Amino acid sequence: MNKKQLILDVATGLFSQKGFTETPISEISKITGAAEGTIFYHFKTKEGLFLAILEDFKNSIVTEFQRYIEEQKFDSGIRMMEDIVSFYLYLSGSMEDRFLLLHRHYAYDLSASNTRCREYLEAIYNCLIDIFEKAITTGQEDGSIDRNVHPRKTAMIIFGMVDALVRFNTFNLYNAGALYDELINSCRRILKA
Amino acid sequence: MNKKQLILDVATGLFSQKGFTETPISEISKITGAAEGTIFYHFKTKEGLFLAILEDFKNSIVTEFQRYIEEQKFDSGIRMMEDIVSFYLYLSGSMEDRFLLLHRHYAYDLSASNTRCREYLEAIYNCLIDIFEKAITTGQEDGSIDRNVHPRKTAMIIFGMVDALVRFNTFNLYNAGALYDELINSCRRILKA
DNA sequence: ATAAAAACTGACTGAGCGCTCAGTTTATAT
DNA sequence: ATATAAACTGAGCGCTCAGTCAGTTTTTAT
Repeated sequence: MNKKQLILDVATGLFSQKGFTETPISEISKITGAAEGTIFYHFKTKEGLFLAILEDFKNSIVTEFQRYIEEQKFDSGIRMMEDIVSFYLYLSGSMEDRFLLLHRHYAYDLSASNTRCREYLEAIYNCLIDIFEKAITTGQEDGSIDRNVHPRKTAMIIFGMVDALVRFNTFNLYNAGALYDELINSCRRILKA
Repeated sequence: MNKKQLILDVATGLFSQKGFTETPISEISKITGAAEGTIFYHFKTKEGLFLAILEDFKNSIVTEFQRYIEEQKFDSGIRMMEDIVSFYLYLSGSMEDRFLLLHRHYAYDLSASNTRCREYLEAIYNCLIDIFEKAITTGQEDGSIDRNVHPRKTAMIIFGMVDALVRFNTFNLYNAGALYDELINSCRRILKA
């Protein structure tokens, strides 16, 4: 059993559920069974621990989407978009706490003063939006998506729309699952040739 | 000069910009010139101060939108929707820090254990989504909006889409102003009869 | 002018925090 | 078996924080 990894996993859960500032190292120590000193031995500072988590998440996101794109076969750009929306919703469920972490403000506040943090965030968002954009350009080539929409900008709009649903869910304000059909429908309408 | 109001204003700015936990009472005290004891005299606890801010925000939002709806004249449901989207973007600019506060997680975390907090949040979101929904039903009556879209659900989708733009802005990830045209366009496409 | 109430003050408290470090245990190499 | 390095420990340090309280100043009412 790798103690460093255990600390990372537990910290991910706590930072996501309670927030970074609201999670004391002592709690991570208690749950993992590792002494507080051990946590600082592996990750220098609390901020360093956070960055390690964010780096892991960035790598996971990039890897997951690359594999998905390589394995999947799409018969049209519009179908690709629908599949990617579904995959994003699926991922946000299977990596729920890390998406929650991404939706909290700490990372953005930190990125103002920490270059590494900013790089990770940009890598994550670029990866996500690139894929939405790729679906649009593909669709514009095969004729399944309107050529008048701006690929990058519309990719951002749709990404924002999908991500808002994920946020609704984590905020427990609404059951976003009930909005799935409406989401796909809106997507089609925005893009249809 | 009302010291209680001054404390409220300064705290709003600090909680928005830095976050609730990251803002010590001592800083509010220093900036306002009020002693720390004075802050606790007016607002019992730090959490109480936060709730007072949220209550004010709820009242502002409700008042602003009511006045807007009453004063404005719309020649169709679809135009009403476009106007409301614009107004929402305008409001999020003129009440920037309070929208930032709404986008931070503290309020949602607190609402899990504090009924008043939860009520304020629900009031805010219901107010916002109700107005988007009203535009849709109006449009469906006058024929400017497709009758097949589900009013409430689509209102939530569009609200999420618009709010995502505001979030892009505050996160400084992208200049959301450049997305305005694309946003209105997407809106029209989702709703067009 | 006087009394009562409301507003305000800041030194103080006790708890909790991130982090250090001198020392111990465990793993690895020869 | 021995030496070296890596992993781990937890008591303790210095500091910050939310909240208190006994006392002072200001406002309001009569």
